[in-house]
Amino acid sequence: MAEEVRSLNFIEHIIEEDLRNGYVQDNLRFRFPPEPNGYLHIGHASSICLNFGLGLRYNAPVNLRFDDTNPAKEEKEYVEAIKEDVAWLGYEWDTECYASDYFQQLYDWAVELIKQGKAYVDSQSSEDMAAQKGTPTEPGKNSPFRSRSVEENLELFEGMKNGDFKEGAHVLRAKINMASTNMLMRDPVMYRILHKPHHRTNTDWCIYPMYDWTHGESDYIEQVSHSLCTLEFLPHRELYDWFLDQLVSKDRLRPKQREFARRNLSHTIVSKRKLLQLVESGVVAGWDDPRMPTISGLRRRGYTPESIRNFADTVGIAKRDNVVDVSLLEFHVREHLNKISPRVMAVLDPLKLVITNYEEGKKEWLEAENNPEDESAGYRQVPFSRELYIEQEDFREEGNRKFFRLKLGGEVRLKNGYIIKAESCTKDANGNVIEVQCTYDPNSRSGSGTEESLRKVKGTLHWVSIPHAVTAEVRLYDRLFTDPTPGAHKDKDFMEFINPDSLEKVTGYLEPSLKEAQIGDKFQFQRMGYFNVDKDSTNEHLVFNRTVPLRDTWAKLDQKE
RNA sequence: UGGCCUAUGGUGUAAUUGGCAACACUACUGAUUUUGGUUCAGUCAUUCUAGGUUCGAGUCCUAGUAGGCCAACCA
Repeated sequence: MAEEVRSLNFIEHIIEEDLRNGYVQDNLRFRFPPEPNGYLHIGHASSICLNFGLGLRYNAPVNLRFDDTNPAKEEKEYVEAIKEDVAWLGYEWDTECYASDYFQQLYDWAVELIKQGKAYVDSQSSEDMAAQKGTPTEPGKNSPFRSRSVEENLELFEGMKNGDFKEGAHVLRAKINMASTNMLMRDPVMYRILHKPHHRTNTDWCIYPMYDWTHGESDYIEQVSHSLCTLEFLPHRELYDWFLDQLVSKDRLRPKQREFARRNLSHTIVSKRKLLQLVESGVVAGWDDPRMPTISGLRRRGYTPESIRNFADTVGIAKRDNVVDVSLLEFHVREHLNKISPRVMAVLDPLKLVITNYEEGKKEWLEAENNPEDESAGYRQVPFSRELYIEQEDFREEGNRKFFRLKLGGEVRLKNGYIIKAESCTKDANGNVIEVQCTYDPNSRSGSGTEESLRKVKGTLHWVSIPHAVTAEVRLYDRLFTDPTPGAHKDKDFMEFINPDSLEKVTGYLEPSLKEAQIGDKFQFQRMGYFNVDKDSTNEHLVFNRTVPLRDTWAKLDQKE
C-alpha cells in the first residue's frame, strides 16, 4: 500500500528547517513532561502523540519526564497511573526521568549564578514582592535585597538549603530586569523553602526549584532538542532562554522551546481542578469513570489506543484556539471497533415475541457470522426458540412506508434466522404493547439456500431467545455536559451544564455466547452500538459499558417526521 | 491602557513558502446491504475587514477588527 502523503505540521516544519540548516538528525530528542499531580486526560494524549509521534518519525528517543518540583501536590500514585496510560497508548519511552533527580545539579548551578551576581536571596514577604512586581502596563521596583553581597547571598542560600529558615522566610531570585515588559523577567523566583517530604527525595531537600528554573535545565541535562509545550508558556520562552544563556556550554546541544495550542474537546472539560471537582462531588464515580475525559476513563469506556492515536493525528497541531467536536473522537473509535469487534445480539429494552407456529419446547442452533468486516473471525451458534425478545422500538402497530421494522401484518427478518409476520399483539391496562404474536416461514432460514431464504424483506431485527438469554447490567453513557464548552462561560459555572442523564443503567438480555465474556472484551451489539465488559463485572453479574452507539440515520429520520 | 500570540467551510487541519483553496469529521442526497451499521458516489468557501505591492496574494506590506495569553514562593 502506498504511503499516504501527509502534510507537515508547523513543529515538523521547524525541525525540517533545523535539519536543512545542518542540525544532525541523531541529535534529535523529545520528551513528554507531565507533573504527577493528577491523571492524564485526552488533552495530554495529543501532547503524547505529538512528542512520541515525532520520535517515531525521526527515529529519535523520547523521554518520559516527571516534572516533580512541587511536593505539596504530587504523589507516587499519579506517577504509576501516568506510566500505565502512556504505555497503554502504545508508546515506549527511552528513559524514565525525574526533575527531582537534578536537584543537586540545579542547586550547584544556582550557587554559580549567585557567584556571578545573577541571583540573590530576597527576604520579603510574597505580598511585598507581588506589590513591587508592577503590572503588565507599569514597571516593577527593585527589591531592597537586590544588592546583597555575593557572600551574604551564598550564606543565606546555604542556610535555606540546610533548613535553617521557615517556609516563606527567603526565596532565591534571578537578577534580571524589574522593568521588562515580560512579567516573567522581573526577577523570577528560582527557589522557595518548603518543609515537605517529596515522594522521591523524601526530606533530603527543604528548598525546591520553580518550574522555570527546572524545565529548561532538565531539557539541557537530558539533551532534549525540541521542548514542546502549550501556548500559555510562550512568555516563559524568554526566561527559558535566559537561564540557558547562563550555563550552556558550546560543545553541548542547546534545547529550544516551541509552543502549540492545547486541544480542546467539545462537551467536556480537562482542567485538573475541575476534573477533581467532578470526582470529589460524586458526579462521577472516580478518575476512571467511563464518562471522564481521562485516558483511564476512555480506556474503561472501551476506547482503543489506536482510535485515540488516530484522533490525535487527524486533529493535528497548530497555534490557534480550537474546540474539536467530540463527534470526531467518536468517529475514530467506531472506525476501529467496526474492524475488530465481534458482532453479537443483545436486547436492551425487551418486548416479548411469540412465534405461534413454532413448536413449543423446540430449540435449534443457528449459524451467525462473527464479523462481516473480518472473514477470519468465523462463525458461532445462536439458539432460537418459540419465545424471543426483540427491541421495544422495533415494533409498532402501525408504521408508514419508511418504518422498515415490524408492524401488524408486516414482515421482517430475524437476523441469522427466519422471516416472520406480525399477526397480533397484546396490551396491558395502559395500552402498552406487552407481547407480539407472529408466524414464521419455516423455509426462510438464513443460509439454507432455499428460494424463501433468499427473499428480500426490508427490515432485519436482532433478537434473543428468552429461555437462553443471559442477563447483564448495561450502562448507557451520554455526554457529561449539555454545553459544547462548559468551562468557557464567564458568568456560569461548568457544574451548571452537567447532563443529568449521562448514565442510564438497564438490564440487557444477551445471547448466551456472552456468558464467558471477560473484562475489557469488546463487542458490537448489533444495531445498538459498541460495548465492552466493565471492570465491575463478575461471573455472576455481568456488567457492560456502551462505548458509543452506532450511527443511527433512522433516529434522525424518525425525529423529523 | 503595555507586551506577546492567533485569525482558512458548521468543526479540526493543509496548501510544494507568491501559482487551480486540499484532506478528515459533521450535515444533507443517492446506490449497495440479512445491522436504518459498513462500503461506494455526490452536495456544502467572497481564506476576519479595508487598502496596497505584483502578471498573479490565504501567503508579502499598511491600518483596523475580533479572540487568547501575561501581574502564583503552581506547572
